[in-house]
Amino acid sequence: MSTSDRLIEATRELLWERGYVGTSPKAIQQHAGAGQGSMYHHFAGKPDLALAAIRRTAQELRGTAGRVLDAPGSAYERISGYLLRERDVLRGCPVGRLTMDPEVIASEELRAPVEETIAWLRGRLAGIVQEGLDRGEFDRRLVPEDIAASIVATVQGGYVLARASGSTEAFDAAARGLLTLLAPRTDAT
Amino acid sequence: MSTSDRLIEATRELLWERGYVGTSPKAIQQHAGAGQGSMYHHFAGKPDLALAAIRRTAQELRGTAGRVLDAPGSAYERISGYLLRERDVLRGCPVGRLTMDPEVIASEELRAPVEETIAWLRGRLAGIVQEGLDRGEFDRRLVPEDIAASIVATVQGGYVLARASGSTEAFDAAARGLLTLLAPRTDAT
DNA sequence: GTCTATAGTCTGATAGAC
DNA sequence: GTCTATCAGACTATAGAC
Repeated sequence: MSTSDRLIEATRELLWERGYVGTSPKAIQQHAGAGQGSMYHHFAGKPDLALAAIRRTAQELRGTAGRVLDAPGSAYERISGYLLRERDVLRGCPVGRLTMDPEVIASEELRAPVEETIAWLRGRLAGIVQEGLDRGEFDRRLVPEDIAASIVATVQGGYVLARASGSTEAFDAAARGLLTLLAPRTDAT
Repeated sequence: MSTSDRLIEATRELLWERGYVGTSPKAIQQHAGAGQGSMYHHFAGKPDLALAAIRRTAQELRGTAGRVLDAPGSAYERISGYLLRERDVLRGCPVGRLTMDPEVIASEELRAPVEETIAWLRGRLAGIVQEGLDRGEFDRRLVPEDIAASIVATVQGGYVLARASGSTEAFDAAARGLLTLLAPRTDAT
């Protein structure tokens, strides 16, 4: 792995763990095993390096989520697969986490890949919900875009609950709750 | 307002805006209009001051949420009231936000009020869902604790979506989506 | 490409005068 | 109680040698 790659990977780790504000160039250099000069040779500074790291993380997330969402099965099964997929729950979402960083949100450039990733995810899920509606799988009243937002929010918020309690249990509970609400009706009351 | 109070209030604002890692004693002093000596006279240091600020914020949140949850009406109406209550959506949750702060999570003391507040909220909502079940308002299959986790997660995640897109629309979509799923059935398909 | 040197500013805190 | 002085170390970067 090249020095440039090691710097990006180290930045990805630190951004996930500590956010942009909490990540210093010095810490990045130490994690990457690179010197100061090396880092400033490859990147213009902390924002430039962070941008490269965020873009890579966003791309990776699209890949991972995309594979789960492209899986075969009913709409419910694919949503269930997304909600229940293996995650590093207590570490949170490496993309969503950045929305709580004031300097990421303040920067047009740094926020863009975050915004695009979340928008992409909402769009993909809305498409799946629509398919479910078309197949008569769901209650006709469901609005695909709204349900998609609820699904993504449940995941993002599940991380918050899990980290607050120090246990993954809360994430699982939130996912189960949403899936119960979404479950195809058997008309048994 | 006493100097001590002003220091706590300034810290609350900054913790909400920038998190613990992003908030420096100097910034707190400037916001509070207090000198260094003044701050260190009233508080042992940054962690001590942050603890006082977090406790006050947590208490306030319990008050605000409690009033909404105690409102009259059906279970669905009270949950709806909670989800749709006025919020400073783009600022996020002053308590939930702290879960993304590595130093808050690493500190037993700082995390405690965050954990307790979220746990309290989940408990209150679970109670309301249980009431709804008892009254036949909801599908019998709903598990109160799971639905409560989904509700809190939707709110916390709604903030993430809103901040990612720079608009409150996403929060509202997520809330609407969950309410549609939760809506008492009219048995119309 | 990588290294060391240097620099101005901020961080988080202590000491002691008023 | 509040203020100023002081401090060691970190932050973010630039300069220039190798």
